Amino acid sequence: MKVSREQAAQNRERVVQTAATLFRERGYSGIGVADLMKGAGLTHGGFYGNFGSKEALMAEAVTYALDKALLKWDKLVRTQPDDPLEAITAAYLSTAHRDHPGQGCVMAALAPDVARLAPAVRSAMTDGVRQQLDKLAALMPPESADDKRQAALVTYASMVGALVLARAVNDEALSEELLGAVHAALTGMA
Amino acid sequence: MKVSREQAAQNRERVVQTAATLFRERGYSGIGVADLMKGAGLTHGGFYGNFGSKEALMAEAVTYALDKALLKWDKLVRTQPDDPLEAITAAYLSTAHRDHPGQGCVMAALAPDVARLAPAVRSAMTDGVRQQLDKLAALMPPESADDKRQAALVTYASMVGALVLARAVNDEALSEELLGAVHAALTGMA
DNA sequence: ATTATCTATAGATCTATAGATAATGC
DNA sequence: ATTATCTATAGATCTATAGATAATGC
Repeated sequence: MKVSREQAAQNRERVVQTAATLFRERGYSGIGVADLMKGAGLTHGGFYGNFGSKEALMAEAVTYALDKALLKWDKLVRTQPDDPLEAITAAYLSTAHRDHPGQGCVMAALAPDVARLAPAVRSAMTDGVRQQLDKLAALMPPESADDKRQAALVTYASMVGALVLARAVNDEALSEELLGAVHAALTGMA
Repeated sequence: MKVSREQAAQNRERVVQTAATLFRERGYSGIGVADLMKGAGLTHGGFYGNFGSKEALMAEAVTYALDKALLKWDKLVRTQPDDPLEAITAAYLSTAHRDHPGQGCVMAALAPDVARLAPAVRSAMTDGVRQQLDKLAALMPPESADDKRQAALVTYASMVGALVLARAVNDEALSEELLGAVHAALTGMA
């Protein structure tokens, strides 16, 4: 039953990783502690030895997913160095991203849930928003340096809004229209 | 125990109205049938005489809230006929709206939940998105008529995204920065 | 000896249903 | 007689805890 200290650390990491996926797929209240542990190949009894509460796990899962997202953005930028902003917006506003919330943007999948949760979770989310805004601002065209921040805020909001709506809507054409319109608008900005 | 036919219809309406508020405040999985009925002053046993399921009530609540939102937009337009778009964006991106999700935009409060629910709910949401997009497009400056639709899509996405993020974030300054930046950008578009 | 994980369970809450009750509406 | 609402409950699931088990690490 007991495992090595190293194995235990891996198990804990796997719970966070599983939670990051399942929370995004089903929402905070849509998945229980027992199923989260099962998803990581463990029984639910061990949960409270590793996490203080379900909300504490949520905070870690949010941070985990945001860190991964930043790494992915860096990778996209390196892949398309001549137009890094286009690389990010194209990936973000793709149907592939829309159809795989479990691996996608935490804000688009969980922001309304986070808004109702405790400060620890909201702070994790706030840190992520700040980091992504900084990253976006750095990629903005340098014409009016003061407006980089402004441009990043508007870009980010429109990306998140388009994805959120594209997922909720029942009509494929309308869904793609939302993604495409924002993509075109952001491309036109540069 | 029994009430008049008219009273019963009023009770049913009150359940839908209560649900529209409580779902937006707590999320679809964050409030149960018993509490929804209690909120309308009834006991939970009577629920399934009026609604086929919790999801069926959600579909009606979404439609109810969207109809109310459209009426509110019309009112805002009449209040400020010289710049109707500004009237809508200012109200939508206000801290008052941010702080009262129970009476606010359904998309911003429930879109991720709706994305996970049955077609009936998603269709109700889709209809609402379509109607609000049409209303926005009609208010766009007439310079390039073909681009009204495009402008409406981008405007709507950025509004929803800004509100969603402003609510999730733990920092008042950042929250207002998000609302303000999008408001400024949309004002600048005209 | 320590401890990571397990089984088992408490106590609350969830959706949904069954059947009783009592006022309406024919 | 019909029916809107009530009480009561089934059966599942939820978060959290207690104590047993068995392998690790001193």
